[in-house]
Amino acid sequence: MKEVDGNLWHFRYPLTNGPSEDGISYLEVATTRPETMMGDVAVAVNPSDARYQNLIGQSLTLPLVGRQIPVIADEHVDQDFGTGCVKVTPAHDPNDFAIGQRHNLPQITVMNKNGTMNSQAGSFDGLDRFDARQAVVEALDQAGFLTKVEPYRHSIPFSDRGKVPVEPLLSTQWFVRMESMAERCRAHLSNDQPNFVPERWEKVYKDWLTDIRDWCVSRQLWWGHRIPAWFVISETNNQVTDTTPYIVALSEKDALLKAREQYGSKVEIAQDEDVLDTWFSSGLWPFSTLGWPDENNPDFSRWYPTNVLVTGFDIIFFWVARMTMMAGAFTGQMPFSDVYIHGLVRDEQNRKMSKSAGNGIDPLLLIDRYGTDALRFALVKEVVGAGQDIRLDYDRKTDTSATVEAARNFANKLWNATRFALMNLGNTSIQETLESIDYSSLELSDKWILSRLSQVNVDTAKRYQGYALGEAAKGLYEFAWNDFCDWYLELIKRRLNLDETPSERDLSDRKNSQIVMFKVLRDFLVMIHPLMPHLSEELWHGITGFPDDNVLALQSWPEVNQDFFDQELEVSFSELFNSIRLVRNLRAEAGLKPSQKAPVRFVTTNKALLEILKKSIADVQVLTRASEVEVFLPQEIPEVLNPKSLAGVSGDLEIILPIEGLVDLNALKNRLQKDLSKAENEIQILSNRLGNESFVEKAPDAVVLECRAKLADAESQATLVRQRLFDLE
RNA sequence: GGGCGAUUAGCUCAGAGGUAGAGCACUACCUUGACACGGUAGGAGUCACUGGUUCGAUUCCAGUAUCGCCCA
Repeated sequence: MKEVDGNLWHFRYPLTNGPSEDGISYLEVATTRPETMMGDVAVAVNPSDARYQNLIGQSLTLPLVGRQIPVIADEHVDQDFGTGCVKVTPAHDPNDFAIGQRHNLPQITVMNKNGTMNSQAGSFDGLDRFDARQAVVEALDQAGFLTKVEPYRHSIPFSDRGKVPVEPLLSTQWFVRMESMAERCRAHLSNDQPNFVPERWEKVYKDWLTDIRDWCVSRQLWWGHRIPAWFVISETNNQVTDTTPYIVALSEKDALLKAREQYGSKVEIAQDEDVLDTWFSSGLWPFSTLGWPDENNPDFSRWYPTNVLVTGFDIIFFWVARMTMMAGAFTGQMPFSDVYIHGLVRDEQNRKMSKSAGNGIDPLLLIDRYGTDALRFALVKEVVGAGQDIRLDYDRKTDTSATVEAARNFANKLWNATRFALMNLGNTSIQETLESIDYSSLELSDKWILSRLSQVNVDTAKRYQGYALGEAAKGLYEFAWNDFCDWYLELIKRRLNLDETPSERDLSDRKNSQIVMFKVLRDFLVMIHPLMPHLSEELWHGITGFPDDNVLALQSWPEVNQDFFDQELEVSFSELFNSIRLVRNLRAEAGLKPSQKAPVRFVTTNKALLEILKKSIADVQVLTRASEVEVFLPQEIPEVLNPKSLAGVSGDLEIILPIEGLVDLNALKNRLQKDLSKAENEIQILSNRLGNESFVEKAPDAVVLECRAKLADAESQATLVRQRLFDLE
């Protein structure tokens, strides 16, 4: 379709029997294509249009042609458009064709296939359609039938290739009757076959099947499957006409045999020139690729019906429905159990990429710059739920994409993490990683990462199965970068780098960390393999040392050891990490250089936190660059705290860095003041909520309890901070 | 005209009935023995608008606006 500037020409069509009772002697019609008027067979008005009630059924005389045409009433006429009278040309307009069908009107073709007028056009015979338009307007004008010309902008069908307006023309086409096939699909759909992901697309599919129309499968192209119909042309003077009988058969030979049976031994036959619509052949794809119609073909028996079709929403009825209808008709089954509708990748301005708009983003440019796995991972990570479109950010001047770059950085991170592992694995073998983990001898951090690994394993498997690909990608990304690289690898560096005379215990502890690191990395690579196939394959071979013919792609999903789950430990570790962050934050605010060591003291009444801190002193020392780490219950603090120490409070955890002289007291006060107002603000909000009787009454107990616990935390924090501030004065 | 989707940090987008999250970008510090395609810390949002349901709405419901897509 294309918008063009045209005209709307208004003509008078006179009543054959002279003026009506109310003095009307003609009807006025408007058209953008005057040259079609020679094909007019009626004028239609809306049945409820008061202006023309008396005229329905009357006869008009078609100007220039002289044909008598009726005034008919049709619901589809818009009485507010133009004069409310529509000239009806069934042979040259799809809407008029439909009106013609409803009213049983003749179809008069006034053009040839080359766009010139034919003999039905009378004196305009032989004129090009656009010249005829001018000539018809002039003739009507001279005869006094033209009443008005107004400029009119409208959209008309345009040929993509020929760049000219497309002319609707009657022709004989082959159709496939759809109702029974659609009915079968609707029946399967009521049993959720196929199952659409996301579910909302089922409606699009169902609506199409419900309001089904017969399918025109004729295409006037020189390539494709020829329609298997042969005309018996010897019956009609060796020409194909509307009355030529035809034979449908599998081959020309069969057709000829059949024709001879019916029409005698001297028949001449000719195959229809048209080819089948490509979607007709595509509809056969799910089973024709598996050996059908030989249903004993091993591929067919093994793989049909298939499990999932992955496709875009824009071809749900072009293709998906065609496949289900064909499969239903030919195999009696739906061809796949699930239909996963993915989103479209849009360009940086959220436009659908298309050849005609020329706004495609060349994946090869991105692959050259960032790598195949980076592009693949970037796209999958952007997938939200299912079927949401993805906007790929892209700078056309530099051929760069921040999203794909971030994925490339992740790939680089994995590469380097694996490099680190390879440098530190010693002689650890895959047998050890999979079989010889002595869980009881592991450190807490080992147990923590194994618990995280198990959780990620379960989550990722579930997400893959539910087509939640984006979530799977994000979960794996966070696990690898945050849990494994940022925390676990940092935690085990201390255990991997032993001094010159390590003890037995040190050595076996190092072995444990190597085994756990190997196990986690190996399982992770298996899990991310579908999303980063090349990189994971390479890294997996690197750490396992397996030969090239043993591929990661064929490994089974890593097993989950139920003993590894430890929810309490995960909670403890997140508190531990928060404590470490708080120390780092204090150090940063005090302006301590990373190289400057400082003692750290933790004081808390939180038993679990106290426990984990005590057990992790060596780790905390490394991660906070502490000269020494001590952990106390409040009553255990050995001496009075130097008020000029650096101190911070979070919940009921107090962190003290006794480093007199190095600290800006004003900065410290400001910080504490900020903490205090934050805590007070929280106390305000929480006590307001708890003061609301209906909240306490109606909210779930767990929520109320949580609220009280938070309030208690905030209050103890406020108390501690006030004390600190008091000490400073 | 009918249907569907979107509106949350500067950008691209998650999220869940109980005090807002990520990546990129930004600020400061750090060339520390895997990684500067990096590390640590930090700043940043009236969750489009208006009503309703609820003890409580950014989240659920209805409507409005804007943008986009499909079908006629």
